[in-house]
Amino acid sequence: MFFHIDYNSSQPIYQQVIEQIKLTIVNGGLKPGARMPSIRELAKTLKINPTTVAKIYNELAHQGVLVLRQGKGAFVASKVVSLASEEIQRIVSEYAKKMLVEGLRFGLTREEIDLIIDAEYQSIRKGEQ
Amino acid sequence: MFFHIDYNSSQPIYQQVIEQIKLTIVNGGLKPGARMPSIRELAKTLKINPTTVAKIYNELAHQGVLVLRQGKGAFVASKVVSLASEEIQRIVSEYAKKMLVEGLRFGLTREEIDLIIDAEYQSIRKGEQ
DNA sequence: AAAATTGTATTATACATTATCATACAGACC
DNA sequence: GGTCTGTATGATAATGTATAATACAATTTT
Repeated sequence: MFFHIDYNSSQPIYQQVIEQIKLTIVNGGLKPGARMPSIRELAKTLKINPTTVAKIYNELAHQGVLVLRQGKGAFVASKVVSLASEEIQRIVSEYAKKMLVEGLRFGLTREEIDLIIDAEYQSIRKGEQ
Repeated sequence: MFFHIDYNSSQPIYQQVIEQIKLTIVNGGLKPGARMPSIRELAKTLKINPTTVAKIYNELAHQGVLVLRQGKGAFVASKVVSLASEEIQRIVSEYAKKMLVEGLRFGLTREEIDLIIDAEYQSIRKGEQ
């Protein structure tokens, strides 16, 4: 599979892969119901330990992104997680806050930040078929 | 000073405080040139180790947010850090990406995400005098 | 039925990160 | 000189991250 690990990153491997799997799902590269590579297979491909992949899959299952079936495999969840809208708002707000604080501290205007968000949005969507 | 530490958070103390200091600067609660509490003083207030506060101040100095003067104290940098706009864009994009992926995976539209950003933006700015 | 493949679980090990604690040094100011 | 600053170091402990070796349980394949 198509994930890339940066060993110089301050982010741990498992977080990098979690993000990339979520991104691939969101941009359409992985469809709901699609089968993921098995734990051992992905571990081999990424040259990391199966225990680490198991941790990744478990965390994603806990977040409702994947569904794990013993003996069968790991699959992209077929429906979107439903949380209380306040909870979703809280999660997204947290990320928005960090983004805004970084942007503003560099002297960017709200509009300039919006342009960056737009570009990133297009970049995510362009992977979509 | 006015920072709050959540010991249940998965984020380490020093990261929490770094974020809160940046936020306070961005929302006008700390003006450029303003004097920060001394390392030992802030450590006492927050009931954390002075070494940890030193780490926080050093990291913020490294990011150009604070200026440290031995014997004098720590001060909010008087001018905004100047980086190449591509570098700034890269940093903000990274945060935007995480925000967008989270929002989209919960089925939010671009517009709904924008509303959340707006609310967060107002919330940051409302602290400003 | 047997073999192979899947997720699940445990234990041991090693290393890095985070945070505390104690102590000392060096610059600035009264 | 005394007291406030930031700076630096070394020791210690707890936690997080990742690897490795096994084994078990459920499912699919042969």
